[in-house]
Amino acid sequence: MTNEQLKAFICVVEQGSFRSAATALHKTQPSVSAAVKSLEQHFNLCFFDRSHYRPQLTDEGRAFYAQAKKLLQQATQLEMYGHQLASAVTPPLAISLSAMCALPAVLEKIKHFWNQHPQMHLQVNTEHLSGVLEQLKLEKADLAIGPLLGIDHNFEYIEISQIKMITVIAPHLLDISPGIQISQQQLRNLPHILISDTGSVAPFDHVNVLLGGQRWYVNDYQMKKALLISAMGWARIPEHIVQHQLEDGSLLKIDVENFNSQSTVPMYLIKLKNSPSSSLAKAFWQDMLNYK
Amino acid sequence: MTNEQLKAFICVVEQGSFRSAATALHKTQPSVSAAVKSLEQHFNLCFFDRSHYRPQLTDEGRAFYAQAKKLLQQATQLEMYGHQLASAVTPPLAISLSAMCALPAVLEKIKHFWNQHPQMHLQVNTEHLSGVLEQLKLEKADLAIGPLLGIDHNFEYIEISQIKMITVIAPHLLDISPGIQISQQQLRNLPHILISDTGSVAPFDHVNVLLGGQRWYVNDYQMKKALLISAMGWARIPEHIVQHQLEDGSLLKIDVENFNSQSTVPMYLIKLKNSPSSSLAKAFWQDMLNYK
DNA sequence: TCATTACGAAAGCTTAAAGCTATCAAGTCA
DNA sequence: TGACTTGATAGCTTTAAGCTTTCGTAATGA
Repeated sequence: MTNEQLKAFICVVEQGSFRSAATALHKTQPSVSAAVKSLEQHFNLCFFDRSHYRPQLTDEGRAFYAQAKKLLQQATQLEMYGHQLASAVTPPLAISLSAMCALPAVLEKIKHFWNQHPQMHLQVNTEHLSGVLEQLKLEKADLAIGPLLGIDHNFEYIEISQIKMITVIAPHLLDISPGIQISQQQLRNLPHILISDTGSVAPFDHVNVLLGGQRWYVNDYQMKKALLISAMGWARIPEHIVQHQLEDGSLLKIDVENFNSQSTVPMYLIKLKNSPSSSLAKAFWQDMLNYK
Repeated sequence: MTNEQLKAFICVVEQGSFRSAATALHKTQPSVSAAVKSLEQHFNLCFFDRSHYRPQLTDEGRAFYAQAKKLLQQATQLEMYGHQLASAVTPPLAISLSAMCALPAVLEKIKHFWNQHPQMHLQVNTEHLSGVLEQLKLEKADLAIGPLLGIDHNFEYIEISQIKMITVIAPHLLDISPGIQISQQQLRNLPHILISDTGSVAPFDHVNVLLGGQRWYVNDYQMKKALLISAMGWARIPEHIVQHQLEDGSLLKIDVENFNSQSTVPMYLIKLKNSPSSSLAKAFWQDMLNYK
């Protein structure tokens, strides 16, 4: 079973005929036929019902196709990755950053490391909630920076910073006296603006939310902030993002009953325990230990 | 880039030398050398530092190895899958079953379908929480049966049954008058016995739990039941599993304040929306629609 | 209905590359 | 130092992947 054979098989499935698959692959029809046939013989299976004019996928063929397609996608990804490794002088340091942490205190540490490794290729991917650690588990990132959300025994971490989360709202949306707690009831009719989880499998859609109540989802903190300023709802947000708005009065800090309205969340540098790190990743880890 | 070349590269990394890799692969040393070299030339990269006696992985080599290894693992899985397809007469119907649903009412429906397709190969995988849908997303299962936990717009579902969840405890653990609500405080000192999520990425570790309080994790409902009967804690559990124990008095149904102590959870047959189903999966779906 | 077009299988040939043997220089270790 | 191991190289053999051509058959269309 070679990837070329799989490619031929997949192309026939998607094109619907051997001939068009051949032209798509810049090959001739007999070689495509041979490739598929050798696959079929290898497994002693029949992927197509050839009794009709056009080949028709059998159940086995359909089942095999779904898996083969995924394998080939991964193969092309590896191909790209290899070329990317070659174009960069040294393999990049891939960091999965919780969007929450995109603040000076954290970026300063990355900059500090960069100063010591000026030739380094940095690749920062911002993710939300479970997406942060998912990048680590999928080995798409060497290190992650974020809160300990969804952590388990496979991870190792060190605290590197703290972030103050507060709950805010546009001041004219509610009749508020400063310093007075807001009841959940008062917020029920206003949308709670949440960040969509970028994790693919089991998103954390229920941390720090109120039961009942309308929920709106956005993709990043900029959009969250924009909706808040436009008085479309209320939300928890890192304080540093809305600092200006708090000062000029366009947003107001509130305290909601039975809700984690304000908290200081520690941020961690996280890595997989049993994964061999690149020398850059090791150096970054060490640097964070010392810098602290 | 062929899988054979990757296999050679990976084997050299793991064996630590070209020669031992060659014997492991039942090839000669020059052909392994050639395979690795052609990989390196393909990407214009250097995977090994050959200036020493033993080849030493470069940073690029290490980075590439991690990804290549995963690709090959998937390739061998596809290989196995193909042979499995061949050994079974027809591709199996793979169902991801929430362990919660392993009860007569649900199994009866599967049996009903089996009676109509006596030659069918069934492959049932019981999972917990996010693991149920993860199997669907990874295309390891054609259909899933479980509650709507972690559902999103990519899924399609039909209700097929209902399950009564209750909260129970060994009677002598608490001083209880029947019919009286238990305060959370009374349970704080007793472990809450939970099922571990089988999902790999972002487990649902916080549905129907009390804040604070000790938590124990088990892998299946049999173990949960065993711990309950041994008076090691309290838990939510499907009623049908502990029916006997409720009758003979070895377990007692309780009602906890501000906790979802008792509820009827609907169970659904779930599939991915945009995934081409096998004819068996389609038939099962139709059967469930009609049977209902 | 019959010519036209499109499709897939089979046979025979060409060629690229995957693999082997043999050999050599360099490194390791007693 | 000498026995041994390791990886690279050269030259040869063999495998299989690909091409061209041909043929029978199914769909299309005037």
